[in-house]
Amino acid sequence: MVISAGIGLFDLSVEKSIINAKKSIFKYIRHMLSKKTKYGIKALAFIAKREDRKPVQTSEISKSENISQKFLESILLELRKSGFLGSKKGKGGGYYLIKEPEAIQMTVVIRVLEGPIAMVPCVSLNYYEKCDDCPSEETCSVHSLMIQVRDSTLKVLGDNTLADISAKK
Amino acid sequence: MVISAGIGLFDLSVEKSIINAKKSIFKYIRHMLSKKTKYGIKALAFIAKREDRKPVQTSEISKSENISQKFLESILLELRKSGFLGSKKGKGGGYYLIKEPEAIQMTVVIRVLEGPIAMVPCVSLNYYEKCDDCPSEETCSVHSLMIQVRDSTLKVLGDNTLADISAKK
DNA sequence: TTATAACCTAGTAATCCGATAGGTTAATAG
DNA sequence: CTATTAACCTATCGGATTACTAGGTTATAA
Repeated sequence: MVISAGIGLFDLSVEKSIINAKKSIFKYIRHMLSKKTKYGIKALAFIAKREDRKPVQTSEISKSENISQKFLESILLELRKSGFLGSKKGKGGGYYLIKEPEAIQMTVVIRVLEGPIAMVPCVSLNYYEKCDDCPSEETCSVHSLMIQVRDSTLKVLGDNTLADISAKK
Repeated sequence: MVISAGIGLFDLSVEKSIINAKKSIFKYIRHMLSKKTKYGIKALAFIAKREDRKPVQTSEISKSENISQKFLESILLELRKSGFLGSKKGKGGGYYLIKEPEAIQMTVVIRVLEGPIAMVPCVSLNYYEKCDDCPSEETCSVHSLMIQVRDSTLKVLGDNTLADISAKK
């Protein structure tokens, strides 16, 4: 009866080889955090590291963190509009933090830059959307699993503030 | 000096309004779990719920779970090739589990269907890639945060097996 | 008045997702 | 032996997103 049984589930070396095959076939592996968000966090951390509250220029962050300046400009602009940063034009201008780094949770930063933290819309607190395919969320096998993932992720991101991740080393 | 101070960081109603604006502008919100993975998990759970080990047809799962049959076909095929399922052709054919549901961790399922669990390549255990922009991972502000997220997610997905998520209700 | 740096609008190549179309092969029932 | 069934295979596609780039305008300070 067993015609094509596939590969044994616990042969870890084979499992690894499947994963490696996937790696080589798809050049760009899909990851969850966009570069925009990554750059945004890095920029915020860079600004937070400054002892003085003097404005930091986009060009300085761009050079130091190896981020395309134009791209970074758009990100910092968004962070200003979202209430994380203040700005000043002209010479000596730049961006500066409005709030204390200790008061900025990473959940808030990521929600603004990236969007939802949940892996599926039906368990998202801020971006909730019903699944069209699911008749009921209670009987959905994916739902409760994704709630667990969401909560553990929220805990980590809520416990970490900008002060934590920009701690000087 | 403060010219454009943006919006207060702790005004939650305003924060919500930003999120809602984002919601309406982008019709399709990017979430982390693809439909392919979601459907794959649902299909595995559906098959696991069967008491007998008799093959389950794609068409039955497709109807019951509201999944496009052709799309589901390709997913089940991949699950067979990855060693989760066995298959049988012809009348009375279909897909069936090869291993006990208790022995199938969700980490393994998700890695095969979705790819990396980590949010950034530089903290991925199975799909590691160095960031081109980071000179050192130790001083990167994003790195340690993403390790924490990865580990908490791995814990949840490792603790849950197919048996757990397909428990009859 | 001139240099500076934020601000704004638009566009683009590459890529991925979620399917659909249309067939081939293998197993079973009659 | 034939018809039916259901897995298997290949190819293609529209729509959307990402990560930029181009080219300007506006406000500030020296």
